[in-house]
Amino acid sequence: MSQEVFSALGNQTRREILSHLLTGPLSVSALVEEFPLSRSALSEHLAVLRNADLVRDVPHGQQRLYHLVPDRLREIDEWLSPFESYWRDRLSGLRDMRETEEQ
Amino acid sequence: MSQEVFSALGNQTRREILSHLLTGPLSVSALVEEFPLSRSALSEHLAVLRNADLVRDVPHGQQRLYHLVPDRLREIDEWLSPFESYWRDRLSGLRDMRETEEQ
DNA sequence: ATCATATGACGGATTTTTCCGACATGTCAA
DNA sequence: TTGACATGTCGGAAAAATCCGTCATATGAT
Repeated sequence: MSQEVFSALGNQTRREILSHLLTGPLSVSALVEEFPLSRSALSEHLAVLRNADLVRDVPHGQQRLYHLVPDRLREIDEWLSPFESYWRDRLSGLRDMRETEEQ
Repeated sequence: MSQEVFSALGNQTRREILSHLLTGPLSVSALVEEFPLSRSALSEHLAVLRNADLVRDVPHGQQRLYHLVPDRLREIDEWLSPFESYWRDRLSGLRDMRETEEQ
């Protein structure tokens, strides 16, 4: 399900691509200048992100502008939420558990 | 920095391990029954999670109980936060942008 | 039509991940 | 001590990811 989203985010370069897109849509050639990578390598990273629907591209003249699809990252947030409850419960009640757990 | 956390979460089996640990600490032998994997494969997944400090293990008799280190997942949350702002801004103001972006 | 530019996709090499069986260590019980 | 059990680690095989150069396609300019 969200397997693709998580594994896409498992790569440093792809996370940086997403961060760059925070400032607005960017073309492939604009992005490639930010990385010590060939254009084809970057193009494949974009394909992974596209496949996970984390980005989409819009034709713009003879280039393609990539932009974020922010909703996808909500999946991460949703997966995270049971853990957030976990650590909230942890901090509120059971401080004495800690001393025994940390050696 | 949090590279290890993200790439640890890039694997389905490791995410499931974390989910199982939500119910409480578990031994390796208890965990291995939940997966179609050899014990050594699972042990290596646990090593990756341990290395990312997403879990810790406590000796308990002749077994080791693995438990979550919830704080680590906050790093994901923090990385996500600029994107949350992004999509919040998106939804609030610029609905007319949408029509041009989605083809 | 022709040429330059921007990009995606392919083929193949290298590296990394994932997995397993086997071995080593450490704990508990008899 | 000896034996059973739980676990970590190692060596190596198989699979997947990453990267590059090259080719194919599409758009825009001349």
